[in-house]
Amino acid sequence: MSIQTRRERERAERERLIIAAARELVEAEGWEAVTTRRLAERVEYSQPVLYSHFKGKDAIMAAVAVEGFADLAAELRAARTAATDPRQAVADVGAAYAAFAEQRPALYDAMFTHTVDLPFASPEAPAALHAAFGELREAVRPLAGEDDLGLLTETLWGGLHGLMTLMRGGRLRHEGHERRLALLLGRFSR
Amino acid sequence: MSIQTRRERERAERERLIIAAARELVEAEGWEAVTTRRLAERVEYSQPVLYSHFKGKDAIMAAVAVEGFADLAAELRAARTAATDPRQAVADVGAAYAAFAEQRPALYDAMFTHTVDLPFASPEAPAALHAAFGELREAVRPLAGEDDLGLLTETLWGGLHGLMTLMRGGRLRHEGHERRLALLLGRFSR
DNA sequence: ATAGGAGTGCTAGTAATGCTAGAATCGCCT
DNA sequence: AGGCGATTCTAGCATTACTAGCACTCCTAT
Repeated sequence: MSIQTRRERERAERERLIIAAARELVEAEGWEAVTTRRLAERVEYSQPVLYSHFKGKDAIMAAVAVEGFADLAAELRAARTAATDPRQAVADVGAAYAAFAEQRPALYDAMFTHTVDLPFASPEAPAALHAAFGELREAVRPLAGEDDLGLLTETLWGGLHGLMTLMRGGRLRHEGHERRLALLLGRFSR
Repeated sequence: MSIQTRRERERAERERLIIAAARELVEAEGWEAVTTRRLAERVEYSQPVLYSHFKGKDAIMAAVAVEGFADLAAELRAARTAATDPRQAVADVGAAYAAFAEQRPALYDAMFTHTVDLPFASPEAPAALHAAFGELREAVRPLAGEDDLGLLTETLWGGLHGLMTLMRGGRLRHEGHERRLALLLGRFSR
């Protein structure tokens, strides 16, 4: 019994090690650098071990993404609770979201761009995801007026996401980024 | 001389054939189905022929994307010129953009998501791209007020792009799509 | 007409990918 | 100590984008 639990503990630890290694690798060099071979080498196990923990590469990306959601939720929360008035809160949370996307592009892609086998728009979605969305929603709430809060939050989210991904993909110049952000947030603050 | 021109003509025709085949394939089965082998088989040439026309797969995607921009520009133009008042024009152009993204998802991805070796946010960008953006800009112009027209257009574009990509990636439910679109366009119509 | 030659396209192969079957090894219990 | 089960590794598969170098074709010049 005790041996069993020890093994489970070691196994869980190794799983965390794999996720951590994947995250380090991807944040340093992007997703195309995260191959099963390189990842296996990093954790000092052979490739098949990865498949005893995860169904495939997509599942590893999903696990990394979930960690990302937790980080994002924390950063959004910090921005929201630090703000004094509602308008400032939306602006700060929006800016925090943008900063996250800019500073952790590969992580952001796993969370919001890549097709990854995670439930998203449903109650089964990871708690961290709901937490992150919740932060955005609470920031929007005071300014929603008679609009549906959930839909309005999703719309703002879409705006932020679009601006960041277009910029990262080279479709928008970095120049003007702050002003676009201000325009978007301004439209959601009256 | 005449032989030379005939060869050039044949060559250009074959290039168009490759692009058309790539587009058919991708619209039917998505980008992961567009492999150099399958594409070569479709055009009834060997793989190396593809590389005598294009630097690599990315360049083929770029060529397909350029065709997509032309299509998008045409559809946006039709929506804009059919509308009677400015508010309706923005709403219709926005809806046309969303419809394009929804009906040609793979094409849309090549244009706006995949990293592809094309100049985007610069004068060297393909004319079709400028045309498409121009349609959006002309729709926004009457409602820009004292905001910078270019930046405001980019911001609306970001909003549309974000909503569509989040929905396509499973991050947003299809349910509520129309209302989110209305919320976004509403915020840009006053 | 025919030999030569330029250029065009194909065959065959490389390195790398995600993933897996089956062998080998390790560690626990009797 | 011996043997059994679970665990991990070696080796390989099929597929990817891309390329080197041969072979053929078709035009040109004698």
